Amino acid sequence: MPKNKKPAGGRAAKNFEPRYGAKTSFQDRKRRPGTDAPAKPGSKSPNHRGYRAPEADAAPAKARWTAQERAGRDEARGIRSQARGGERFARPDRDAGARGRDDRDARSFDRRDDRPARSFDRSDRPARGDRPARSFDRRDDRPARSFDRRDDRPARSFDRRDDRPARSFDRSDRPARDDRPARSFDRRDDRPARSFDRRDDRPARSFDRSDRPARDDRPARSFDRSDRPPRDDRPARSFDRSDRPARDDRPARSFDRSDRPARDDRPARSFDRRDDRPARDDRPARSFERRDDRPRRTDGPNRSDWNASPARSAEHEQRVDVVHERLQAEAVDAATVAEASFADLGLGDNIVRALAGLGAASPFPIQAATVTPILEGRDVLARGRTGSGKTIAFGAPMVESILRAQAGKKREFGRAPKALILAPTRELALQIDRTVQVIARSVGLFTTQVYGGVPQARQVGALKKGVDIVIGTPGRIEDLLNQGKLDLSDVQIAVLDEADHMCELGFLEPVQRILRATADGSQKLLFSATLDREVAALVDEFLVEPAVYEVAGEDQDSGTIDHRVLVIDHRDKAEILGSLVDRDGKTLVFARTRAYAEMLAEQFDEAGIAAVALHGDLNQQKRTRNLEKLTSGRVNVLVATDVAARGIHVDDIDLVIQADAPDEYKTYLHRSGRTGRAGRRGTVVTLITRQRRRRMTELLDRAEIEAPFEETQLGDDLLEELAGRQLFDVTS
DNA sequence: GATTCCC
Repeated sequence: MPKNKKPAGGRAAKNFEPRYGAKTSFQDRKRRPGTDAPAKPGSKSPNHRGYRAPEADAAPAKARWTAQERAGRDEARGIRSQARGGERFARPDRDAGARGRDDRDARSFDRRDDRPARSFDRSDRPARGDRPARSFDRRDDRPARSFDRRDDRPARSFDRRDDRPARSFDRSDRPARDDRPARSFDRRDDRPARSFDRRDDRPARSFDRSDRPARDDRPARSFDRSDRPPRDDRPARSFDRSDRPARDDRPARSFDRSDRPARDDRPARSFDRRDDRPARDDRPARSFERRDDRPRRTDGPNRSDWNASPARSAEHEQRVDVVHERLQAEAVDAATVAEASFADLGLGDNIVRALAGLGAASPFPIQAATVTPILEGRDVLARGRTGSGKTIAFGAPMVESILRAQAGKKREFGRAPKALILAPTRELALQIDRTVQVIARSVGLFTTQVYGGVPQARQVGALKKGVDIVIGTPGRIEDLLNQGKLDLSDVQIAVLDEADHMCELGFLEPVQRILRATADGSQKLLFSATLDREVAALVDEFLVEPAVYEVAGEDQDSGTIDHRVLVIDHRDKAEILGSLVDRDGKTLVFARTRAYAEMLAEQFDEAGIAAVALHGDLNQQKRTRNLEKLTSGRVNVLVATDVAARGIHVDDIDLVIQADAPDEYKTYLHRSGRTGRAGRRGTVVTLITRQRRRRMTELLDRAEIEAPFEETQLGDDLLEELAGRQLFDVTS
């Protein structure tokens, strides 16, 4: 049932190894790659008709692969190489490391010459099994503008060959080329090195600030997202910190939680804890009469179904409503806290200095709001998009709390972690660690990453030595937990980043099991840009009278993001995409499936536009490396699945293209939130076909985004404008 | 049906 129960290895094999991995020798008998041996007819058994004694030079049945071929096959796992079929094992043009650039260059030049204008035409290539058969059919009669352009762009792809290590034997020989060793993750032992972690790519909050929305112009928002548009997710609106106000006029924390029972006094929460809590209904309206003036989910027509799945039992609906109401009651705006420094909020000097080093000189609203309650030990629900300072909002007070709890005690070797941070993707876990590790190290605490796709050894080694904060993804964490290599029983603070996503099918149960493994009564912090009632399941079980905060956003329209929807003919899609990505700024392209993401990256690359892919069928090294390539600017185009939709933090992406429209408004918001940062202009272009107009309109309504729909043909100036204009906007 | 998430 859960999506996470896919058969092991299923996906890689299914999608990307049809030719080499999935076939049996029978299937492949016609002509093996790398071999000229004809198909072998007849029986191998002397007892059967047609038996033919093996000829001396016939390939032995078993020795199907030479070592070299095997290497090639491994390489094929890297996906891109495999489309070429038997002709070669590794495509030289993508695997420069092994073959040398000359070969590759020559090849690409050839291609330009003999391929008239079919820049994105893959029709001449053997179809890959894994690719959706897309019609590139009519490419030939097209103008292919990309082709023209290629001339003046000396193939940027060449440049980037250098930094691609031989992609084949991925991990072993991977010459630490990028200077960033993949090991980054394992690296815990030598710890301090937070390796690539904090790299400057997090210049940090500089941009963050930009996304900080103004807050009080809005009515206190209910926690329930259903009746309101998730705006925080949008970037940008920001530079207006100016209108950020007003925090003063708010009864700053009037809802002073101080009168609430300190955490310790609270009944131990185990699962029964729910029982000791006052039932929602009979709880006294807490100071927040606010509750009443706020729109209730159920008030508005068409609102109640925002996040609801179409069919929900009345029972469930009821439950959700209750939860919702409760959350609403405690919702306060982040701006309740008047301007205060991090030190004022209770953070120690070392941490304050570390924050300054990260570019966080003074708290952003979400931080100003959440630091104090977190230090008080309260459970917190907070909505604030990545980049609004969320990571520091939970990271800094978490470190401070651990420090206080350990005051006077010596850090023991082999100590169990005191805090846990869960993220939905490995990349996000890495990114969080880049920030949290800096803060933790400033006071002598250690963090370690625990996520899949890399060998366990280093992670386990680090845990054995003893760490204070574990940051990771659910799968590996649960795995180590089950193996007895990770002890969460001493975890006093657990954070769920992208909490709503972590409550989706496939994530929820592992997350619940992990949280149950933390200390009884441990503090829970749920953060997300689109926090909604989807977290109800966790709130019910694990949170006690949570404080709810959010960073109010401006209207969707007021941001620095220009949203455009291009209504296109499906047959033009490949070329339109090609012409859109043929530009100078950083471009992030979202595709619905891994195979399509891979295919698009390859297509762009072959058209002379250096591009890499990011999706779950790549090994972790490639994932990390490809993302880093975009961050560092070695490549300007990244084609990703929704693995990159949330949390990925590259500050200067100025164009987000949705090659496939998202199905959910939340996805739209998260994807588009990858651009428009740092006060820059950003554009989000979504390609749809005519049939999808209605669905798209509805989705944009839910997201409260206004975007013109424009019928677009292949040679339209609009495409030039969308691709080219970015350049001027950014540089101006 | 797709996307994350242990080997």
